[in-house]
This record gives sequence, structure tokens and C-alpha cells, in this order.
Amino acid sequence: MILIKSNWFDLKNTFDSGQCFRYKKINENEYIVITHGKVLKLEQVEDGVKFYCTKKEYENIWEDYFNMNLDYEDINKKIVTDKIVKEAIEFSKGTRILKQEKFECLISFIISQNNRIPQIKKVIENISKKYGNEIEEGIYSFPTVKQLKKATKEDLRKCKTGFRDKYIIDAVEKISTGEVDLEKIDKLPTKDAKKELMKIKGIGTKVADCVLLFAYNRYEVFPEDVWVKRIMKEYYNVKRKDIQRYKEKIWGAYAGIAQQYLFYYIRSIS
DNA sequence: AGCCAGGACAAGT
DNA sequence: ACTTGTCATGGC
Repeated sequence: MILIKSNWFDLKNTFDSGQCFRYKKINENEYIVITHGKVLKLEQVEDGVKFYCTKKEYENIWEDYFNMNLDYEDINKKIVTDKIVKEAIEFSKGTRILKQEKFECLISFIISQNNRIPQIKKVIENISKKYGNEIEEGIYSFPTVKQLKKATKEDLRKCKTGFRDKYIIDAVEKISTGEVDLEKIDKLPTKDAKKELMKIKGIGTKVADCVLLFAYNRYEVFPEDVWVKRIMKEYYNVKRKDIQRYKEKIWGAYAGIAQQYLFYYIRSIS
């Protein structure tokens, strides 16, 4: 076990802010998160978070996964432009944007379209059970591209993907042939990276932005889902077509982080 | 029973 | 480029 001290690291807010789907609260102040083929146990304490793993594993995997090098005090200062974000930041205290595995994140957000968060979690769980490896008893890793290549439309439907089955098939197909290269995308400018992701059926602007933010950590993107559109319209009086221009002007390089706080906040007060 | 969810897409201006 | 209409599943 190692203790990581931080004044901006809240497990509940980080996980419940809707960026990640494979975590579970197991006790008061205790969570597990399943990713990178591992089950990590975490505990919230006063001055930080306890990681139940070796120091080496923390440095190899989790330090990057939680982006522990990011200075949120500095970022928050830069994006507090008004009373609404200020309240959102206070509500979202300790929320960190994760750096998720690319393939898992991409499939997860394909599933997210026209879907609800609890349902998204269930579908991802079903897919992992069916195609992933059993890491611990009853806990399965998210499948690799190769593993998910075995999936048929019928089986995916049984996992409750609904009409998104064909999108998952197309994603797996394009990624396994190399037509879409998730690693190369990392090196592209954000605009081009987005274009590449959108080659996959079922990935439009919103899903692409989520993947760019949560797996590629392009903090400047600003995913617009129904909730974000709502808060922009009702609290900022900014119309849909003006959102992208507005967010760039106001929040610039960290618009995605502002978006995450706002998303989490508006849902809580609605 | 009808509404809606971290939308995508085509078709129309 | 921007807007509107259509599609679509499952859960409550």
C-alpha cells in the first residue's frame, strides 16, 4: 500500500462524474477500479488516497492513469471565469480527469450514445464477462481488440448494446485492420485525431470528443451532451452553434475540465 | 405507456 | 456551414 498525498483527489467525485464506468464502491471510502488488466483497490483518506499496490505498479500504471502530475490548483484558477464554474468546481472538489485505455474508452463511449450511465455500466460489464479475462473471482478485464473480434451482432445484442451493436463491430474491424490506428492518433493534432476517430460508424462529434478528453487527454475539447447543452443554454445563455466558440474564448486549453465540472454539477442540481 | 438517455446520420437549406 | 427530421434500444 502506498499513500499519495493530494489536496485535489476525491475518489467519489472522480468516478461519479461520468467519465469512467468500471469502478465500484466496496465500502465507505473504498473503491475498486478495473482497468489495465488489474483490479486496483483505493481508499480515501484525509490528506490523499491510499493505493493498494506496489510502488512500482503505482509508478508504472496508476500515476499516469490518474494524471497525478497535473496541477489542478493552477487549472482551476484559469477556468474560474464566473459564478457558475465556481460553484461547479466547489461541487466537483477533487475530480481528476483520468487517462483511460484507448480501446476501452472508445467502445464505452460508443455504448454511451442515447443511453444512461447505469445502463452503460451494465453493458460494459456484460461485454467484459463475455469476452474478457477473469482477473479475480467474478471480475473480468475489458476485452482486447482481438478478443472482441469474436463478437457477433447477436451476442452483442444479448449484452444489451441495442442498435449500437453494428458500431462496435465496425470499430473492432477498423482498428484490427489498422484503418484506424489508436496509437498513431496520439501523435496527431486534435482536429485530425477527431477526424480519424469519426471514421468509425457510430462515432460522431460528441463521442469523439469524449474519447479525446478521457483517453487522449486533449483537455481543450468540450464534449456537448444533452446536459452540457442545457447548462450552456440555461445558465450561460449560449446557443448550440455558439458553444464551441464560447468555450474556446472563455476556457481555452482547459475547456474539457471545465466541461467535466459543469456536467457533474448540472446533473446534481437538476 | 410514454419519455428519455454523456447521439449519429442523412437530407435539406 | 448550419438546422431539422429520422432512427433506435431498453429501462423506468
